[in-house]
Amino acid sequence: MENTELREALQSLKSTKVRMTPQRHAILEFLFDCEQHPTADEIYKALEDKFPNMSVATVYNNLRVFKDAGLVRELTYGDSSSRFDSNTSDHYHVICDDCGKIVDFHYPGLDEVETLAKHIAGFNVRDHRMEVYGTCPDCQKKLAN
Amino acid sequence: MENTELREALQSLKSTKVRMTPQRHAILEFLFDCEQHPTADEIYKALEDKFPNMSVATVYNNLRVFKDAGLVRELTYGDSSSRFDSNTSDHYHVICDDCGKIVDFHYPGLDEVETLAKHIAGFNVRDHRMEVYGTCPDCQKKLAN
DNA sequence: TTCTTATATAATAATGGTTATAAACAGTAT
DNA sequence: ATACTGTTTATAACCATTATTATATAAGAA
Repeated sequence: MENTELREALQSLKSTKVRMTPQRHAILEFLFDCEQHPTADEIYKALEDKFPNMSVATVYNNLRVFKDAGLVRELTYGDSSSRFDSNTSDHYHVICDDCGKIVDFHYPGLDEVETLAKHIAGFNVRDHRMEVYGTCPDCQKKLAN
Repeated sequence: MENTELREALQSLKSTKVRMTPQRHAILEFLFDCEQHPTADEIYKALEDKFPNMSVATVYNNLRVFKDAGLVRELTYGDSSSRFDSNTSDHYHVICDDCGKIVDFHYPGLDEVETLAKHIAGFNVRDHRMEVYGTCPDCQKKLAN
């Protein structure tokens, strides 16, 4: 039930001074429904049937609101635009160099790395990010031809 | 002697069809000398005394050349511009959320993560990246006031 | 050295993601 | 109803990066 997570997200927004609007609801819903990690523009395009007048700025603004509220993570890559991930639980990404596909995978216990970083660099550690890069199965087949 | 690494880099470029130009030499030298991870613009500005006519495009073009040759890594973050790291040996970064400072730190053996990703997602794994986020000692002091 | 040619540079324009601005609008409290 | 605060829309601006093109130059051949 992904709706549970969505409900929790809506609930946690209510506790702040953030107002719930139809646009916000739709953006959040889309983020929690889709299993991918869409870009702001993909979200914008996906909702243009429902909200023909919605501005791109609204998408960006609200993604920032959600990010600040800790409901959404922003993933940034070199060339293209940011992607947004509604799954803020501990997980990592495997990314295809060729087609850009992103696959989630779970791995326990990189807390040790955080601890080490804290000791070595004296940082007050908040979070970490890890990504593995390579070629996805589909692209491996394509390249084999 | 960081010059050793620079010499190796120059040598490895010579083995390809990449020509050595004064601009390229200067950019490489700057990258290997400076202990930071400069942006393209910082490199551009740092070299404008030596090369008053150098174009920004030249910096970007050559950073890409070096990246393709495996001499330099591009680090991308959310808000600002890419940073470039001449140290391609296995190391990770601790980044301050507040001031953006980047500190290198070494940590062994995340090969296991690569292996797992390979098995779980069926990827042909090439590389990985990890970063720890938090507040640096200086900013901790500042915030304590 | 000089010639040749593929490659590099510089200057500039274009691209594209993201953000700022200002006016119109909506929800809530007084 | 009125005032207030926050939101959306539309549009313009911003800024990092890339494309374009004419000119210059590195590196090997003659």
